Amino acid sequence: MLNFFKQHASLVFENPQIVEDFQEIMVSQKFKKHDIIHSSGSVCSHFYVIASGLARVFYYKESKDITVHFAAEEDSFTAIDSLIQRKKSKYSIEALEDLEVFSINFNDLELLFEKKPEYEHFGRLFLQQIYIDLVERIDDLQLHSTKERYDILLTKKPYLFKRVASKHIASFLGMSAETFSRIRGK
Amino acid sequence: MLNFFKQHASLVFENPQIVEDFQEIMVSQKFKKHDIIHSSGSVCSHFYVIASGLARVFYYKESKDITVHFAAEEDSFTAIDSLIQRKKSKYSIEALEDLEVFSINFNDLELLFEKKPEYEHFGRLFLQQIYIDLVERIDDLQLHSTKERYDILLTKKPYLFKRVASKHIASFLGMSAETFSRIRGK
DNA sequence: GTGATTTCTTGATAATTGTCAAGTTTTATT
DNA sequence: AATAAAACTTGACAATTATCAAGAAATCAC
Repeated sequence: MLNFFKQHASLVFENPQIVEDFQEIMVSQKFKKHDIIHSSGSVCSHFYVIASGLARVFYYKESKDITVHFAAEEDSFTAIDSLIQRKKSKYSIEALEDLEVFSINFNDLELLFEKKPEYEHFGRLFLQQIYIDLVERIDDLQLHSTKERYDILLTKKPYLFKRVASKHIASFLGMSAETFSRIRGK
Repeated sequence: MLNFFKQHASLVFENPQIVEDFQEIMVSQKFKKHDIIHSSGSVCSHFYVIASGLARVFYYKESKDITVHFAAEEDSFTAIDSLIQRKKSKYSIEALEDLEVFSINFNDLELLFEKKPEYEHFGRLFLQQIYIDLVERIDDLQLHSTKERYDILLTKKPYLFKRVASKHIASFLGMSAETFSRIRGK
């Protein structure tokens, strides 16, 4: 868990009090493989950090199942549209492996921010980081062939190719399962 | 300018002091059409809000000129990779019309945040908003045909089609200029 | 305003990728 | 371990989109 903070904000280590404050609003939870952690159409009020396991965020477009995010150890996930805009989410979230997570209720987080405004800094740094991640993802999608997209992801997150069903990676990369299979087979 | 704040955080109106503090670090600047506001390869340390005019953020991929962001009145722009990560940017920024902007030095902004940590809240809300914008953009790109992408943008930002050269919109939508032209001609 | 440059359009063709279908392999259940 | 279900692979074909090329239209510079 410490790694998660380390990843996103070195400030944590300058003040162990911060870790304590955050741990106070974090709840440890477990899910089984294939469990649905969040269902589309409902409001998601939690933010999750993974201790172990792997999850995906996805939605349906014209009955096709599209993965938009993978999260493994130390990564975070949530139904981001719902969490930020406080509306029903278009996304669902599924455990792809048995999962141990730390769950943070967004209201608790906002209360903490109100009580200790200096922690907003952490929230901002975190958002800056995931914003950059998203910018990269757009670049990857906007201008690369299927083969290039495959290779980029293989370089960035090789473990996905061992731990996740191909069809989910294919949809994440915006290509058909057949095209994915042909690329993999060289 | 007030509209920019209104767009991103209603909190501003609960406390006019905030506007004042921000205005203290904002500098008014003008650019001529075709001016390069920022060149790739250099570090960008400013964040811009447009009072009037239109700009684009772009980069070169294999000698092709790819637009990744348009900004018009009340919108903001910067070389986001550079600003957040403090490294040389891959992006350049061009004025597509005569431009009046408010420019904020990122260091000044961070100093303001240090002096008044409660303003981090504003930074976080702003990032949340542009994060959601980006999520939508990925959805638009990942799973829509050229025609659909054209229609989505036409609905969301019709003014671009009147004010911006087609080739820039085409690259922004991830399609060739010829395909763009054929879709437009119905 | 005239010529030069850039942008846009249109056609022909080629390349990429998706869809459908059938068979194979892998995984899950009992 | 046997069976059922799900996931993956492969081929044939179709659809989409890019590329190249050439001409038309629009914009820019003097």
